[in-house]
Amino acid sequence: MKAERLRTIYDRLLAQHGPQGWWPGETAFEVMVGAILTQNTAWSNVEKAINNLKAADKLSPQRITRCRMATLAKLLRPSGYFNVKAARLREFCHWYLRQGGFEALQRMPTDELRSTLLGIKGIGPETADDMLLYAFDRAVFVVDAYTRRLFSRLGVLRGGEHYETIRLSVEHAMKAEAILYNEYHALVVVHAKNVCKVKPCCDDCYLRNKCPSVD
DNA sequence: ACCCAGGGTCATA
DNA sequence: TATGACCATGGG
Repeated sequence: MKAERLRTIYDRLLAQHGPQGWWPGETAFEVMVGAILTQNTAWSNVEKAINNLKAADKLSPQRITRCRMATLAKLLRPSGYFNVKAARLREFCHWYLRQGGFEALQRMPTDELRSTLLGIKGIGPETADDMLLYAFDRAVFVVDAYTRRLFSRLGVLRGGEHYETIRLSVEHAMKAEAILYNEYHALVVVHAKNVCKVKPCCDDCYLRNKCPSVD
């Protein structure tokens, strides 16, 4: 994977969409909650669930661990998979408090923090990396379905590579530009919503709002 | 009426 | 290692 190619794609995405300033969320804890709730779910639905938590004054690890499962599930309802996510959120909050809160976690080295996050049931590689990058400000490149699709269509990936393979490959190629991982992932996601999803037709196709061969 | 969305777990071969 | 079932709402 070539650094220059990755950089070129980044530059064009930035030129087209502008700086995104992710993650949407007022606190680090809210970012982490969002990362769990957005698993295979549209962000608009996650916002509703987070608003429910705020309105019920439950958006804190203490409140969530003390909340009944049925109550929590009801608040999470708009984000889908509400029973699963209620359990995952509680599990995460127990761990968070047990570790001594954000300040204590922020002192951990990235590799250690990553493996302990992955040890929590319901937190897989993408959710962990969302948290590391956007809540803990660590230099981690987040791989999601959009990243795979875009990079595959642009020929940067062949398709079928494993999560870690892609992440380490990008991180190795763009090691000197770790500061860009934050904007890069945000741009890939935002781009995916505005782009032609029909089929790859040219090198530029998936870096434009409209596909010239389809439109 | 379908399709999919900023995934992850678990059972099975 | 690698598929497949399952979880579930809301918008296009």
